[in-house]
Amino acid sequence: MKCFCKTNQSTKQLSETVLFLKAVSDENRLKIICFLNKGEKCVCEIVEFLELPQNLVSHHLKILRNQNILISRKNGLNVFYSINQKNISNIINFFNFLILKS
Amino acid sequence: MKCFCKTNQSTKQLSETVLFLKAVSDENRLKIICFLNKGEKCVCEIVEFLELPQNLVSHHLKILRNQNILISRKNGLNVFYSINQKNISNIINFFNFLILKS
DNA sequence: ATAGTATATCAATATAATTTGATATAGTTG
DNA sequence: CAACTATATCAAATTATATTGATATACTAT
Repeated sequence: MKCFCKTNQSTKQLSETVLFLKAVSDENRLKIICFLNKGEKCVCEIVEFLELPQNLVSHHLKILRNQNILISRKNGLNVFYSINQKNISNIINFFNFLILKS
Repeated sequence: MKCFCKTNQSTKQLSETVLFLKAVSDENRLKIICFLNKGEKCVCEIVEFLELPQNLVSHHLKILRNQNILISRKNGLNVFYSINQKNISNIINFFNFLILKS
């Protein structure tokens, strides 16, 4: 593995990696990822699943969207979220590894 | 991927996964992992590499040790830390993926 | 034994993240 | 257009995490 040394480039990579990992290292956001792994859902369904206030769910979705983990699609009043399949299989494999570990 | 539903077992798995991800989603701790990827190092070498106070480094090492990401070995006054190779290749692959993404 | 070195722990502070409450925006329906 | 619904945003409060400063522990050497 490349080492995060003290060059400008790797410093940037390091902070991007941290942002990505922080995005997935939250209980509610992991639940969202798992829920969406079943397929696209609209925000109201995610709210119902998590049993959390709508504005809080919206906040967590934004963090996952910012990290390109989720993509969103608007249809009338509803916004549908789904897992960004581009490159996401690695993340899924990693989670599988984590889950199997315990 | 298995979904973190509302059973007791998967709730436990979820919080364990979160603890693991929180452990690696920190800039200084990622630097430690990368540094140790070159091989076993003693605490004083890690302190020198990170340019952080010794007690802070000790704190970060403890978090990584608690998650079985690192193992430690005492030799006289020194404590040597290294990556726990058991299962760790998955983590390395994941980090490689993250680094390549950007 | 005494002094010195490396590492760990503890309490206090600073900083960052999550959550809550209130409100705004955008689309829909009558 | 007025009322309604779904989602997003913003500021404030709460909670978690990182950092600092002081000190303890464990080992070594004189």
